[in-house]
Amino acid sequence: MITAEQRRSSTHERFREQVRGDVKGVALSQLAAGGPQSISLNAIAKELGVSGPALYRYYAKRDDLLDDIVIDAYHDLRDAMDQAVVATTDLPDPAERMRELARAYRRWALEHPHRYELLFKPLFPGYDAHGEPIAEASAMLIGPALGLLGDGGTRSRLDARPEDVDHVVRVWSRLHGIVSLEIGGTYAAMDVDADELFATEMESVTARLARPSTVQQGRAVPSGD
Amino acid sequence: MITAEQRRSSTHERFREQVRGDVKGVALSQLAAGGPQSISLNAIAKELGVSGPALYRYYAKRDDLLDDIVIDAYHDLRDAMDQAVVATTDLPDPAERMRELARAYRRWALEHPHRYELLFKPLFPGYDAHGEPIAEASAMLIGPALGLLGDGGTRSRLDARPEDVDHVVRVWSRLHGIVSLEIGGTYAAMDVDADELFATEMESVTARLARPSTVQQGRAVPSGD
DNA sequence: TCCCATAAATTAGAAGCTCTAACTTCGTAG
DNA sequence: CTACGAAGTTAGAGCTTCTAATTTATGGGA
Repeated sequence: MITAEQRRSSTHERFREQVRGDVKGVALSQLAAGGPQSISLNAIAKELGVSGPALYRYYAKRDDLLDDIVIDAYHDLRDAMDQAVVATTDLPDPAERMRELARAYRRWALEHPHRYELLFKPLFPGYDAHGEPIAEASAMLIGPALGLLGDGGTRSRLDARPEDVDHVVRVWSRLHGIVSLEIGGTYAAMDVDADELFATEMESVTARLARPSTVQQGRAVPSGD
Repeated sequence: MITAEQRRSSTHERFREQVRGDVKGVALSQLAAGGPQSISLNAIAKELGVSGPALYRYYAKRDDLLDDIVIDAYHDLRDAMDQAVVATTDLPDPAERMRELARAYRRWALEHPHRYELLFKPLFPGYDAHGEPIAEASAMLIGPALGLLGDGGTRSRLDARPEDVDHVVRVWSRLHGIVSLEIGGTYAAMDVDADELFATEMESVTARLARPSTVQQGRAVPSGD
């Protein structure tokens, strides 16, 4: 008899996790090749050498696999942002740190365009319905930026200052608009220099970030940009 | 024998166009109900009382129907923007006209969220490949804004000033970022006032639009925001 | 070592989809 | 009135997701 206690974190569960990883690996290559439409459990099974419904032991529905891929993408982007945060701890200028964070965000999106687009899709069917996962995902993405604005750790990101949240959301909106159009090929089609547009826009949106030495706690100036 | 000459704009062709309209109507309701995934030629046929492959006389592939829907959406959004342009001819302030244009854009997107998202999708499979349709669509969407900045008709939108194109693309990027996140439910999930955020952002991005009386030809100041 | 419960994988198959092919129906031009 | 061409029909191939029943493999307890 194998108890649930033993199943968790045993070789069994590790094996299952490994299979799920393989499935997601093939799914990601399908995603990159032909978009989310072309992710097929059947084709993945054939690719992995197993046959058909075997994968339904690991994902009850195809959408569960897609959800897993979306969650992974969120964590991956978040990791890239966290790395940018720790890599810039020496920089004294919070505006420059914010810009570096934005660059990391854009870099990840351009490296994984299909996954980035997937991040803003799954709300399709009932786009006004499920607010909790969206709130969770949003909090995840603005977390690093809030950490940059906050007073260095004493304040949790969950109860950030409303003006900081507002400011970060504005930065994010602008960032997302640029990255989204860039991935879509709009800039390329119009001969717009995406690098330059991104640089000047991010300069503008972070310009008035007060330096910690000038203003207490390094908080942002709430109004304007 | 029916010549191609006669087929065009005869009752035949008009009937075909009417059927295509019915098909698209059902497709749009399916789109609103369950996203583009759930648009099915089979189900549409059943809904229209005809059976199965009959619709393949009107759309060779399912993707052709989707393309048609995307094109319609582009024209529809463009129409909404054009209406905003003509409705504000009396306003002397180009900044306020631009803001009204942005409001029309946002209004359309919020009224047709699924169609708006569809506008930025179809580039998925080979997102670096087909640049012509993207260029065409982009030119279509920034046309009204370029008309607002241009010297009142003597200059065609096709050879607009590079600084005007740059400025409009920046406005569009910001607009799209906000609208896209709003449709995705991000603002709602984070208790951010979308109306206010949109208003202040559009104020900021159009603030430095020179008035025609102050600067010749009402051109925009290229730098800054 | 043997047994047997449990997990994993298999095949069969239902229901749905896109899309092709062949056949029938019907309106209309000549 | 004929006969051509367009529109719609059924049949069916091939793909998909996902369920059900069955077999195979594995590993802990006696």
